Amino acid sequence: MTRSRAQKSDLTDAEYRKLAAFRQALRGFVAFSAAEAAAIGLTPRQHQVLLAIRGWPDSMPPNIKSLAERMMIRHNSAVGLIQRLEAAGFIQRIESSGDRRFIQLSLTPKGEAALAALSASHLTELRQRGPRLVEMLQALISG
Amino acid sequence: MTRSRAQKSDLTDAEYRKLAAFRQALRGFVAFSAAEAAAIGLTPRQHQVLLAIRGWPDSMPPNIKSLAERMMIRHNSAVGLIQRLEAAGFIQRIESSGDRRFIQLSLTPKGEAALAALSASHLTELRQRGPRLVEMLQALISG
DNA sequence: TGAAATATATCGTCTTACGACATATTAAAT
DNA sequence: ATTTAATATGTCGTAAGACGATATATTTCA
Repeated sequence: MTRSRAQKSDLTDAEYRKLAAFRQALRGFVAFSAAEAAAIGLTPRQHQVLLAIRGWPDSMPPNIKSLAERMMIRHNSAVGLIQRLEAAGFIQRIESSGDRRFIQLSLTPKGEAALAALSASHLTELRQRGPRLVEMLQALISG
Repeated sequence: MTRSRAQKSDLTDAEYRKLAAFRQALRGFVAFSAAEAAAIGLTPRQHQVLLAIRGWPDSMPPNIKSLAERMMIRHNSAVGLIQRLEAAGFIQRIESSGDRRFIQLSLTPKGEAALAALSASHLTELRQRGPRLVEMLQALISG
């Protein structure tokens, strides 16, 4: 839909279309990911939690607070996620032997298997979608 | 955290870390976007709806069904989004003059202004984050 | 020993998403 | 023309997930 520009700082129609197209491409990946997760009984956020725990960059497993920081959510939001994942048998909570305030998070065998399947399909899909995502981003930021 | 490989098809620790790092980078952009939207009273999805309407690729404005398809959600989910956006004054619904089942969606001046501000800051941010996102994606899919 | 700091948990509320179902309008079939 | 299909939108109940505010347990520090 064509629109005139109201101010100098406004974006052009073409820029809005490119921004919208990039978001659309991102949604495409997110939707793929959500469908894959749903197929094995996980929500998108639950999948992300499993990946964050398994791909944790440090040598020590994460606790709730550090996981919340990496997920960029509040600690109390993380508590809910962890509770549902534990109830469904995908992760374990182990009280730290030292400071008993800390809870060490790790995947159960069920969680490992679920994440392995999801990660393989995501890797394949990203190899497919990657080039197009990069294209749309380049078109947007170099315009 | 180091883990042994259970099956041939399992990913390596390094691959999990790269996948997690890419997700982390995506979350970074999404979190930036959510914070910007929140600063002007919009939820992330509401912002995306404004952008999808404004950056609509066709000459005719979208209706609920076509918007839902582009947003990759069910039509009834779109109805709720549209209702809240209209109640908050960001968009208008105009009954189509031809087939009266269709509702034409468009931004109000308030919606235009909100989206213009968000789009400008997103464009700037994407120019910043773009290269890093592309790097992480390349590292992941070429590994 | 008492106070501050830290980690986790709980509660109430909102947005979003869904499936199932309902209603209105138009198109197609007879 | 009237019934039947299809289409577009709306409603209802339920669940996940996010938040702020508040609570509890544990550790550290003064």
